Amino acid sequence: MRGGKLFVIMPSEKDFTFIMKRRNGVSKIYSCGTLQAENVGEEVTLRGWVNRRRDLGGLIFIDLRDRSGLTQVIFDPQISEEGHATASKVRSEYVLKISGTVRKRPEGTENSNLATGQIEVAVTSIEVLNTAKPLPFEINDRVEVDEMVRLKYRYLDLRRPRMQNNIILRHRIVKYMRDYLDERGFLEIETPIMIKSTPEGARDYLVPSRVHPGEFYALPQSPQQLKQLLMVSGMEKYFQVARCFRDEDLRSDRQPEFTQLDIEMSFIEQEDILQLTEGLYIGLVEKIVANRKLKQKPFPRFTFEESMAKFGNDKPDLRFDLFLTEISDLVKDSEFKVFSGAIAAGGQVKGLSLPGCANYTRRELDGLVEFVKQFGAKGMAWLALDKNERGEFTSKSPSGKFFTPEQLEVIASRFEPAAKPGDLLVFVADQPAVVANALGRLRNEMGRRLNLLNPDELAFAWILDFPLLEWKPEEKRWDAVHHPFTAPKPEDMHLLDTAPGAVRADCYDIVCNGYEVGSGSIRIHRRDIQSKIFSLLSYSEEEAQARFGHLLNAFEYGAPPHGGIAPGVDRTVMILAGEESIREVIAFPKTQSATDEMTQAPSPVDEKQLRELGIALIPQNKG
RNA sequence: GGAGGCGUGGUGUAGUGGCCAAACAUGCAUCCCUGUCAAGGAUGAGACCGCGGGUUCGAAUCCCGUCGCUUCCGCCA
Repeated sequence: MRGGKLFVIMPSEKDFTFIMKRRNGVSKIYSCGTLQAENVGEEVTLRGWVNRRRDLGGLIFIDLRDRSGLTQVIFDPQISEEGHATASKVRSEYVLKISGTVRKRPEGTENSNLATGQIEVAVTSIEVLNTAKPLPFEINDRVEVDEMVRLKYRYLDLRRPRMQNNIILRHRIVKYMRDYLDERGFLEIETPIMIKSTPEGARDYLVPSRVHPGEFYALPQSPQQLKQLLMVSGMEKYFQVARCFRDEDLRSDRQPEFTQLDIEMSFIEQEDILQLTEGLYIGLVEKIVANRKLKQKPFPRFTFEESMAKFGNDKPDLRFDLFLTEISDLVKDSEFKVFSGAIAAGGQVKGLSLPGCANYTRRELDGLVEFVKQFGAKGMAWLALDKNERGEFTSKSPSGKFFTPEQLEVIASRFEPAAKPGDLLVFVADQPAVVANALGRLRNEMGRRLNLLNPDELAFAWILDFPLLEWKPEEKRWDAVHHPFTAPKPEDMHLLDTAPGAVRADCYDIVCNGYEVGSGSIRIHRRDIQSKIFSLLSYSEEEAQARFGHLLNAFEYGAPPHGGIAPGVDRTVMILAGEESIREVIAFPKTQSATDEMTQAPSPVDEKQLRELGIALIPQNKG
């Protein structure tokens, strides 16, 4: 899915008409995409870039481009000898100011591909505002240019229609978010970018202090603690389009700095946040992107457990019906030791039914086995379903001989929808976490490969009831699944001492098309409970005080119950734009190695700067 | 930290051991052209095939290393 054609931005007059009010001598100044048949006869001025020049010798056409679109302007020596002479020297991406008369195009030369295709401007005067060297790549969406070249010349890349659309869409989305929350009584409040480092989770970006040599600020991984403190401040409803920084390795949907719509509310319950957020996303889709369709509203809800069981992960792609199906009970006594052995060892057997894949070649099957092995599965069993003359289920596969036709039929009917001859059943037998990961990945892969997912569809859902804590075997301690300020479910509170791993959190993720779009939780607002969680996370009272003292102290002065959510702005725009990388919706993104090709950041600094900061560099081995 | 893919005129690709002193498209330059709109026609310039080493009589092509971009794993409260 390439190019900016997947979404249609609902038109907003405001974007382009403001400029029309200005006058330039006798002629009105227009944007290039706005002139219509009704303007015929008007004296107008246009400014823009030369998108394309077509020099017919005696007659020159130029498509003049600005943000709003294209207008064909024509240079006729009979109208202006001088203008025609100048136009013959003009090249691609020169910046021009032209004045002339809007006229209807001659019969048969209209261009229906152009919004302004009914008219053209006959130029009486031209001014070259700036020239341009030949460009490193063409300003259009027809070719896929190398990522490094695009990023080095990002200011040119951003001239391409696809990128202009993406940036405009991003603006509209963020504007809608701000308006939506403003209408509901939220205050946009800025929080500091230089804060105290409280390393927990991701690595911090550090900023050295000159005034306090040897000490550092950190850039916020998110404004989490600050927004909670704003709740203690009585702000009640807060939001911020907040930049967040995490020094971790990049992915197509992860940049070292990214933007969240950070939201926090007091005196609310989980349901309030879900309703608020769901309303926001339904509005975004229905009001901003015309040709994307919501698969389902209200959004379906799954518990974490259900999602893991059915989809093998906590961010399911719900655009296609392919479900992980457990058959442990059917095969626990099987002769097939791969199955019965795994169950005896405390594991399980689950499978997927791949429609119409029974004719996969050995080579294709080996490919699937290799695929699941990447994700920890020891192997993959398969049953290629067929029917014999008597109408009985058969399966041509090594493991098929362990199952009678009746058993095959029972297994096949366990799937939803029931597997039929011609389908390929694939199974992984292992510990539940391994089974979920391997089959969950395979599910997504096959959804793509079998063309089961509609790119225009948006399948949002809520994932609820995450566990509060997970056991870190290497560190021999419990760790917060979401973050350490997440409230345990009141009904599970009694398990904190006896079975911490069974405690569920008041925590929720909004997901769409296989991406985690946002996550949030009801927070702890009582000092005693927060201390208890810190101690479960193996922080001493002193450590907790040193790191989070500001929050713990604040909780002693009348902290209201509160909670919030933080949808990812970049991912939201990416999904609504139909793009596959957030780099396509960020004006100046970084490469996978976190460099900026345009400015060459990061870069060495002067010795003097380092000395002022009291920093000495340790020589690196490499290079 | 690890695995895969890619790297050939400005851009996008072809070429996978000799036919390559590298082809095609586009862009660029010069010329012709008054209804084009991814204009058309003619002519021309432009790449030592990411970089370094090796194998070979011979390397864009095979091998090793390295760098860059990218996808993924680890990591991402």
